[in-house]
Amino acid sequence: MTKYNHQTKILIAADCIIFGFDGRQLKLLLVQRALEPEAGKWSLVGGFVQPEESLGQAASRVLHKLTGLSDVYLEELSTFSEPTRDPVERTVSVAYFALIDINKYKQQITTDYHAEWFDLNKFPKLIFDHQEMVEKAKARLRYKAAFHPILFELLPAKFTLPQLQSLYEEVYNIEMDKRNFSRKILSMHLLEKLDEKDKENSKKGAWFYKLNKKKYKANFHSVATIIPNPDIYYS
Amino acid sequence: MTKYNHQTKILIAADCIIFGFDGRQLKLLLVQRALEPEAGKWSLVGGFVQPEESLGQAASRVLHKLTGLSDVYLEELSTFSEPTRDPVERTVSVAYFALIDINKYKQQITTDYHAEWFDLNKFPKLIFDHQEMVEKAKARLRYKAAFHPILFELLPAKFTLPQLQSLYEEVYNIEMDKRNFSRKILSMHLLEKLDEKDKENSKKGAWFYKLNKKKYKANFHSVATIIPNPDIYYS
DNA sequence: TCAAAAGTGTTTAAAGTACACCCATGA
DNA sequence: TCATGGGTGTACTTTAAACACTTTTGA
Repeated sequence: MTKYNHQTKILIAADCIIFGFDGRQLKLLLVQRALEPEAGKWSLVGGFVQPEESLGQAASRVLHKLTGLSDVYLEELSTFSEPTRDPVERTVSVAYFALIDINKYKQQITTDYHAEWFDLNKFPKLIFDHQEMVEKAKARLRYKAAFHPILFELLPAKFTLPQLQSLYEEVYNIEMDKRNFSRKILSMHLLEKLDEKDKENSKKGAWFYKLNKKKYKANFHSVATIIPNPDIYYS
Repeated sequence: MTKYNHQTKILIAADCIIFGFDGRQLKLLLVQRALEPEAGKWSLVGGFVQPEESLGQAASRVLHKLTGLSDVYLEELSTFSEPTRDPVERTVSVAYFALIDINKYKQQITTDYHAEWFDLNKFPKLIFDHQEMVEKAKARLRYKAAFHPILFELLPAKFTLPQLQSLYEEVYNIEMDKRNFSRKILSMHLLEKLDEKDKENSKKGAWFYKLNKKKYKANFHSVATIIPNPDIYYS
C-alpha cells in the first residue's frame, strides 16, 4: 500500500506528572534522568512511545515501571510540541497526570531510576519544559477537582473526613468550614462510614470512611461545586 | 550531539473538528480527502506536522488554509494514537476543536479541498477514527460551554438574545425559559446592548448585543452554571 | 483535669426556578 | 386587527454560607 512519503516522522514521548499527598502537603514524584543529555538532572518520568502501543499505554507502562502500580488515575493533560523543546532531537511529548496513594508507592528494586517525592511548592529545576507541564497539571487538577470527586485517588482506601478536608485545603490553599465540608461531601453519597476510627491523629479519633466504588464510578462525571468560587481555577 | 538512537519515529497529524451554527442547527465542516487511501471520502480537515511548527500551529495552519480564518477559537481535544488507526502507516493524530462564525467561512478559491457543512446530527461516514473524534468534541463542547461562555464564538459579532438562546437550546437539546436565560446571561456583564435591532427574524425586532471583548477576555476562565444539571455533560 | 481534635444544627443570604402578561410591528 | 416573536417582574424553592458549643480521650 502507498505510504505517506516525504512527511517528517517525529519521536513521541509520554511524560507523567505524578501527584501524591502525605497528609499535609501535595507531592510530586520526580526521577533523575538516566539518558544523556541532562543525565542526573531531575525530570518527570517518561518514555518514548513504542511501535505497538498507544500513548495512554505508554504512559501507563512508564508509570507502572516506576511505581509498580496499575489501575491508577491517569488523565491526558496536553501535548508539548515546540520544535526545539528537546535540544537533542525533535520530540513531541504528551503529558499525563496521575493521582496515586503515596503509601502504595514502592520503588521497584530493579529500577533504572532514582526517584523521590518533592513538595509541590518546592522542587528542583526540571529539564526541558517539564516545569511548564507541572504548572499546567496543577492548574488542571484544581480545575477538575473543583467539580469532580477525584481527590479520593490521592488517599488510602480508608480515610477520615478531616484528612479529606486537609487535602482540599492543601490543593486550593484555602480554609474550609468543617461543618459545611462534611455536609457537602456526605451529600454526594459516595462515602460509607466504617465502624473503625483513626486514632493516630487525635485522641478522640475520627471515623474512617471508604468510597462506595459502585456509586463512585456511576457518578464519576457528576458535577458538584465542592469548592466555593471555582472561578479562580481554570483550564 | 548524541541522538536518541533506536527509537521509533512516528508521523503526527493535527485534525480539526470545526463547529458552526446556522441559526438553527449545529454544523460540522468536513472535507473530501485528497490523499490516498480513501481519497474522495469525507473526513475532518487535517495535516501532518511540519518540522518547524508546533501542533497548535499545525492545527491553525490547516484551519486557515481551509477557511481563510485566523484568530479562531481552537482548543486541543486529545490525542488519538491506536497503532492501527491509520491503515497505511502509523500516525498519531492530535484532535483540535474549533468554533467559527459560519458566515465568515469563505471557501478559498485555490483550495485543494472540497469542503461542506453538515448537520451535526446527520453527516456522512468518516474515515479512520474521525467519527470518534467528532463524538468526543461534541461531548467536550457541551461540557465546556456549560461553565464557560464560549458559544459566542459561533455567532456573528452582533447577535440577539433569542439567537443566543437558540444556540444553547440546540447544543444541549433542551428548552430554556427566556426570562431566566436573559437574566443569567446579562448578569455576567459580558454583553453590550447596541441601539440596533435585528428585524429579520421578527416584526418587533430583537436588540443586537455584542461582546465586551475586554471583559470577555478577563473573565474567560470564569465559571458560571449556564446550564441546569450540567451533571449530564462530562469530559 | 485539661488540651486537642471530632462531631453536630440552625439561621440567614443568595441563587435558581417557575410562571404570565404586555409590547411592537408587518402583513 | 391580529398573529408573531420580543421583552420584562415576582413569588417560591433550593442551595450555600456563616457561625459555636459539646464530646471524647490520652497525657
